[in-house]
Amino acid sequence: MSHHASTGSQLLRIGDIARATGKTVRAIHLYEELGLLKPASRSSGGFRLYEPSAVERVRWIDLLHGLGFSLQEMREVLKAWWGAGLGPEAMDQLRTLFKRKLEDTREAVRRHRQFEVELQEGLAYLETCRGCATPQAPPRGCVTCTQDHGMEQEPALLAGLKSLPGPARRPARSGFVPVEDVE
Amino acid sequence: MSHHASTGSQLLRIGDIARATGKTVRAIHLYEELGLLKPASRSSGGFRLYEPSAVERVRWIDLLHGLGFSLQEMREVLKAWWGAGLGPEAMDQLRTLFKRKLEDTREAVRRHRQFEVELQEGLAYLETCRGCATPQAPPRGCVTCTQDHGMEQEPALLAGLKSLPGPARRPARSGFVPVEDVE
DNA sequence: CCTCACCCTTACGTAGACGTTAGATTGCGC
DNA sequence: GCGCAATCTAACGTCTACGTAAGGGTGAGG
Repeated sequence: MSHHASTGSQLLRIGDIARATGKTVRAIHLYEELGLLKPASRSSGGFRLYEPSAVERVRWIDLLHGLGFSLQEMREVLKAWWGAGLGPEAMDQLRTLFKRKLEDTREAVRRHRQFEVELQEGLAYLETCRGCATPQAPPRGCVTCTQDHGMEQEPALLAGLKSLPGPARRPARSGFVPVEDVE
Repeated sequence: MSHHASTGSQLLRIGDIARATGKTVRAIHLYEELGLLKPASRSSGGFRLYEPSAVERVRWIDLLHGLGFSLQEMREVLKAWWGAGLGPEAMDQLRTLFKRKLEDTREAVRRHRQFEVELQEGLAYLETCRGCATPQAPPRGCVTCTQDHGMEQEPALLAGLKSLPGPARRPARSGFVPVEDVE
């Protein structure tokens, strides 16, 4: 229980940060290159030494990154926070940024919810396909029974699948090829 | 009214598809390279000629793309649809794919809604900053008055901003530099 | 026949967020 | 003082969804 986690002062080395956050060393290097993170100091040999709060920082980066912020945008946030004299001007910039992101986020939620609906419809449609392969119907599959799935119209997600290229240059597994493909 | 839209047969040229879908010619080329789209034929000179349904196809691609599908994933969808003998097996693959995407989507919605909340909290916090720059308080800005914003705890979005690097090597606009930065 | 917009292929460029060597140090247990 | 993991810097590789020439055919109106 003595040989790990950079035993010593309370300063952490880059590997500790990496383990604590799930990020790679390279990623943390990158964050530093972009000005998102800076080691509190360096060891005499040049090793980066971070205070524990750096872990928080990286988690913050991860949070924002997972939510559509680019690293550049995070730079903007930091610039807004520390720039402009730390005054009300900076706060205004942040508010603007946040409001913009709030719009983006709401839009994203709308789109994803819509997508959720589409997916459910698609799945419902595919459920009705189960019966298509019963002995009563020829095993040609679901493609041929598109008119009577008991749904008024095809889900948007399946609408693009009709009349298709198929896997490039795959003659349709029946052995013959449509004339215009022969050449 | 006679000299546009590739007058002639009902086959469309690539530019028509592009105009009809808002995509660029290059993009459509790419979709073909990836096996997502194939011209019905070629003109004697080599021009791609599409049937009108290709427009539907491209719109479908656009829809899925706008919702987190990568072009590769669309390939998988097409492969699942046309591969596996077009039978129930293919439908199973599609169902699996859709279910996975449904999970992803729901997760995305959760995360974005959470983010929405965070942003709102962040904005609320920043609102309380307005008063920080009044003549009663020194114009040092909001950073120094972090303890009394009337909120129990800081919004997560602002939690990563404390104890920071600041814009790389920018001495803090007052003309002097902290000792450890002088070197 | 001419022209000029449209199209062809080939191939390199871009941006974001790292991954991946590679060669050279450092640091800590033993 | 050895050894080996951890770190260093520098720089090129990767994946995605195209953008952007470069250099040269095509085709339909005039």
